[in-house]
Amino acid sequence: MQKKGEIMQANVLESLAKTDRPMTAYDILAALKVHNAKLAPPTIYRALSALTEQGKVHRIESLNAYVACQCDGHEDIAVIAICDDCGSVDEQYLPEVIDRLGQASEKVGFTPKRHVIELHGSCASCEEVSN
Amino acid sequence: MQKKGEIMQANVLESLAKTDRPMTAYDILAALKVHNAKLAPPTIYRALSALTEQGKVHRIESLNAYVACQCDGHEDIAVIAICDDCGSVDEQYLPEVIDRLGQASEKVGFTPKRHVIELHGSCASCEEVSN
DNA sequence: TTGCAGCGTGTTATAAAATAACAAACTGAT
DNA sequence: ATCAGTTTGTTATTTTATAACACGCTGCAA
Repeated sequence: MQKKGEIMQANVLESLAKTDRPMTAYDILAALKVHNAKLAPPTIYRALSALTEQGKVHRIESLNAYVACQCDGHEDIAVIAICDDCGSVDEQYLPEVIDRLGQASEKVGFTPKRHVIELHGSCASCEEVSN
Repeated sequence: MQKKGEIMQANVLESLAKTDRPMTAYDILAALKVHNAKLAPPTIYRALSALTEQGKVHRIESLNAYVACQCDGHEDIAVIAICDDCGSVDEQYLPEVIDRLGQASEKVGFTPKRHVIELHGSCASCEEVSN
């Protein structure tokens, strides 16, 4: 049987996975409160940090929001592309970019441990519309 | 004579420039309140957005904090390296990295307009200490 | 089977970050 | 001198996140 903690994590992940739009912790809270009126913020944040550590969820720092990992969770560093028009989010994995960042860091003696790479702009379909 | 708005911006920038550590809006507020007890958050946030638009201040999304631009303000995209041990922040300008991100974006039809690139880790001196 | 350790959750409260909305004061131009 | 435009002040509120501790379940060991 599933452990209790994993149930909450599964519920949170399911909420996030229903959309490619980022959700804030409070969006998720509202969604899950429908089935559990007593749910409170710490529970959501606890599930989110566990999921983030597992690589199943990405936190988008520039939106204070979260998205499910499109690849079902892995260890690589994601480049996040956020469409500011429609709100959709896309992941890319660009090892050469990470390598270059690593090289440049090394030159100045910096040792990177966590990468936050978020691009804001327009996705293909929104850019099309505006032309 | 200076315009009024510019005075507030200069005060905020001066606070930030005194350190290479990031300051939150409320840190700046506290610092400036010493000389002006009535100062309130909106005034600080207004100055910060003006300074950010001018490129004189960078917002660090992953810390909800701000640093003065080390190069005294320009238009290029900064890569920010944050030492999680001592809190110091360093900027780098890496056009090849930005180019690569641009190329990869183009491939998926994404048009980037704002880049958030923040590396967390250890700076040279902190890394040394831990060895 | 009882008791207890460990863990996840519930609950309350609060902290921290940001903004909305409108009033008041200043600036510069006419 | 007045008025339009802009900056700042002020109050209140919203949004995001966490601290602190109580409660209750689960599984193991005595």
